[in-house]
Amino acid sequence: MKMSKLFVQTLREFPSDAEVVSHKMLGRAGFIKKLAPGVYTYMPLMWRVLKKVENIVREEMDRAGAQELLMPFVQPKELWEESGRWEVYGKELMRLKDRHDRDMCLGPTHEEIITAVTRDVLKSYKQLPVNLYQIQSKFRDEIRPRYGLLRGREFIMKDAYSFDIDEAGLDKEYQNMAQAYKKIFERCGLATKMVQSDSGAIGGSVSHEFMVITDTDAGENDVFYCNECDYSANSNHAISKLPPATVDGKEYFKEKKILDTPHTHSIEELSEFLKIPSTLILKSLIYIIDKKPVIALIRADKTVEETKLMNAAGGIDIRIATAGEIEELMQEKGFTAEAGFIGPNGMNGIKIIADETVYDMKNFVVGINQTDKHLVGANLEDVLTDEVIKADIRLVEAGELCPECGKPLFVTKGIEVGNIFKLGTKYSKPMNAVYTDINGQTHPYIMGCYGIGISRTAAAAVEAHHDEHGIKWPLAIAPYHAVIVPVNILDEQQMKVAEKIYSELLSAGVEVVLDDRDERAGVKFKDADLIGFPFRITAGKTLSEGLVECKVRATDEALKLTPDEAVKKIIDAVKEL
RNA sequence: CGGGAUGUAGCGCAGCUUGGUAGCGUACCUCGCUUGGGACGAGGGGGUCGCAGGUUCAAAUCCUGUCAUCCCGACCA
Repeated sequence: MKMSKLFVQTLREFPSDAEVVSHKMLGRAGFIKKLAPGVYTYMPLMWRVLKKVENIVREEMDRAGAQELLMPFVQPKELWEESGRWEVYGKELMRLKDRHDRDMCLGPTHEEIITAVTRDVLKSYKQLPVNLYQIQSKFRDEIRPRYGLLRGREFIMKDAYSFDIDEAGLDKEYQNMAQAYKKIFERCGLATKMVQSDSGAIGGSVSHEFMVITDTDAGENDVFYCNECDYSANSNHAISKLPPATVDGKEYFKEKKILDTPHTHSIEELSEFLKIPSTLILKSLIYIIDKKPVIALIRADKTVEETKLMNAAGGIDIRIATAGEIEELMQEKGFTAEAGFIGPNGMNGIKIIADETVYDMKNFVVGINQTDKHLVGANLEDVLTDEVIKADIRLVEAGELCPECGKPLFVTKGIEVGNIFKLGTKYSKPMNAVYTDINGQTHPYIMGCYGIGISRTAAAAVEAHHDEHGIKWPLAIAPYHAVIVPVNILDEQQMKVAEKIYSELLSAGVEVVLDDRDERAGVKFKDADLIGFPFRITAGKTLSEGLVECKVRATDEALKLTPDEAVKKIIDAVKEL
């Protein structure tokens, strides 16, 4: 490819709306062009990168025994009603009507479709196991798309679905996929951590995420991990052992009584007013889960993890209650308390979920739904009834102890580039997708699903590999392997050498760009760095010694080589892929 | 959905307070000069100032509405 013909425009400045490195770099270097929030055109350079990521994914999936197919992007409502997700999925599901007023949606994921496809084909245990995958655009109408390709609304995803006759088969395939994923990300030049996670709206029991660890905002997930053993988990799923704490208030409270605690709206104010550690306060929070109020109880120095709470309540949507909703609920139950004085007592008919931390507490402080008052010296029997659900709904904090080995946990940010789920019969059962076993009995398939964000993986690679001058693409997914820069295109010798190297590389199958633009060297070097070609060969002043410069973008290493040596170096590097 | 901000040339921005012929940088075109880290000079093309109303002799500028985009928040009572 001649640079003069390459469809790309690099910018002198970063796009003003970009926040994170990958968005800034990909925008400035002309890889992507925004059409609408979270919707981008992949320009030729980007598309080359994406195709490379896709092909690595394809090769490893095929090698792992999966088969590629392609399912529709526009999907009918009926299938989503079968699985029950038409109601459940919420606004993230982009819905539309066709000309006959039929409800359709844009595919955010394909469990329904693949289940509908396989149930007509996979009838016998003899046909199982099967793993099917596709690579295509998905659409999820995110509340707030941002960070460029890291959280787009339209994005490219590889989604795979496995079908087995039993849990053992699923376990095996799950491991198989985990291995394939490890290989895929390694080949893409990305170091990933496989962490335990919540299975979210997709559903199912066990799941893991593949995280690219980053210390920037681009990592939207908190990952807790142990340095002593291999425990690691997304914050929405992490568990921990707690260090010892003061949880018995007998030194502070001789007896159970109601105390005036004026203006103690926050835990901080309350613990200061009573001169007690916050570990002696039982915090009561009101959430709205699937449109119904739920009370969450937790030791006040700890934070509720909403996903855990939602799961404990068996819900699929959660948010904290508004002041207005709290007031409404209080009125309904005959109280007048403001937020800050809420407690579980008298909340009949409301689902109450208590964190495990609550069960260790003695002689503690709790709200009793009266403004400016708290009950002190209280015990479990004063606040908990049989109805209360005990669950771990606590957000882990760094410094708490590893659930497996007891050593301190650390936290870091991660970009989720892949995930694997054990679905079990979550879709096969409601959608009546069954096979017949050796005894003639029918059973729902045991399913798994496995996703990789293709476009997000490419963006994550930029997050992981760049410097202040631009992108440092890993060779395996770079849009081109190399660029050749004749410093002055009017210099016949330089052009002759450059063109010779160009044609030799081309015929060896190297993807190479010849920067034949009538620009000064600085412009070409800046663009080469920005775009991130792994190798740059410069034909310039060193030609007087019969040498060219070969610069390695990843390391900034610059070698003076003969043209033949430079060609060989690049061909060898590409061969190793 | 709540809060804040911004919409002016492909990109980045000024002008708006105090209404009076739309500017700068970059990018693009032409010529000259230059050629190892985003040179320089001269000339040139490109904008219904987000959209719709209103006020006014006159609106990018003031008023009303609307649409869009970005950021923060959606949380620990």
